[in-house]
Amino acid sequence: MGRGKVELKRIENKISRQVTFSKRRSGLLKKANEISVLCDAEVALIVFSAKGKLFEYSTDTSMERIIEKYERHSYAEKNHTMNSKPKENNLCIEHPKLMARLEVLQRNMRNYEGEDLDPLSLRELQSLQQQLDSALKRIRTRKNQLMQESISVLQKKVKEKEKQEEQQQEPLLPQTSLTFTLPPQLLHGTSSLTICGGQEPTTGAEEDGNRAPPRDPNTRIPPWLLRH
Amino acid sequence: MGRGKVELKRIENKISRQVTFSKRRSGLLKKANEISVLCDAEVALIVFSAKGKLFEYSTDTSMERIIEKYERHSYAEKNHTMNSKPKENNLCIEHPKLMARLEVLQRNMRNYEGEDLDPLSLRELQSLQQQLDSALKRIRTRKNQLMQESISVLQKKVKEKEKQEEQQQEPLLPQTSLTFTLPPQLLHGTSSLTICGGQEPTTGAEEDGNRAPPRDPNTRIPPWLLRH
DNA sequence: GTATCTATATATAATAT
DNA sequence: TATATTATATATAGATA
Repeated sequence: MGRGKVELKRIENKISRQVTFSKRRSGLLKKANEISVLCDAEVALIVFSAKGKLFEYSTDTSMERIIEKYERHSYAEKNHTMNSKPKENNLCIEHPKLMARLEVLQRNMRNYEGEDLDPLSLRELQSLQQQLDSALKRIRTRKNQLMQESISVLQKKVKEKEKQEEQQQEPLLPQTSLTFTLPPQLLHGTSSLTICGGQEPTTGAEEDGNRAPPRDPNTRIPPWLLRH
Repeated sequence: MGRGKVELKRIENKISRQVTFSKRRSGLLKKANEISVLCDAEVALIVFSAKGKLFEYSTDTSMERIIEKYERHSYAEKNHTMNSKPKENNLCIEHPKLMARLEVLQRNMRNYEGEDLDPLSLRELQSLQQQLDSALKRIRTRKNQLMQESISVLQKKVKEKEKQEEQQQEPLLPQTSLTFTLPPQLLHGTSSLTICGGQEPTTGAEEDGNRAPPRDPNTRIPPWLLRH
């Protein structure tokens, strides 16, 4: 990327190392900003020179917010691997730092709850919305999963019951058995626990998706299903 | 740096935004590594995609170390500004209690991001979903508000321009004035910054809402609007 | 340390697979 | 989506001020 090719190893000449650092640093910051703007990404970049001088870039000037988000992510991943000693390392975070972190978290949390939105820029609102959209998607997926599991269990129970009755009473009219087919709507998530046609609410947020009445009262989820 | 030049603004096309993100992300990570090796610098790079996926690079795989160093630096700077009363109100929450609160908050936050949902019951999922739905609603409302404000400002500017032109040139054909009526779609929130017909995405989470092209290129939000 | 000037090396946009 | 191709746009090494 210049007159000569450079090996990927520490530049020995002190001068040219410094010069290269200066040039590449600004290039890196520029590219960090570009990907952030072009692709709607959140970027945090921290660079310490060999002598310890700090340079940084962060989307929307919210370095703390991004770092906090990062820590939550990596924290969760680590917990997957080793949840034996959940204290130890963070035990000794100094009190003021802890407080600061807590405050950032609380502020974020408020935003996730749709509160205190006034100081946010359009960009930040946009990002927040996308996050919530994808979170909601995952939540609906998980809900479906749980419901399907419950349904399977119930189906089994019904079949057992059926068998018992077949054995106790004399077999009669097997066609009118208790077996029931699940309506396909039951297998799709809805914005509310009331199943109403298997469609997500058109607007996703305008209201609750309850506007359309259930097509068939029999497709309501029975109360015992709600207890998980 | 490719077949065409690109403006430094959000790429509206969803596909090419994703592709560009993927390419530039790897480019950025590569360069972060290069400056780190060539110039003996410590680098920490955190990138969250628009959908919240995490990518990271850090010198010597010690992200935490670098972040800590960063916090010490910026902390020192902050102390310069206001070192008068760094305690006062919550001085006396005991450390362990603070930690506990932090952990609870973090766990909640994860749920709000659609992660770690497995231990939640159907009821809890339902509640979570309702919370997010209403948060999203408020976020969209706030976004609309911001956009409308910007639009008002713009309308004013256009009118002023118009007046100036009327004064400078002789009045001619007032019917073809620059006044424009805002399409009703502009007044509803969309899932993306591109205004595209005023419809929320059908599922509220599937993707970006960019699938439908803008009905009229003139309804695109101008770049200066994005800067808030 | 910074800034400017090339010649090259790289990155990547547009495109197709 | 992931990768491959290719024409261009950028970044930057090396030199100099």
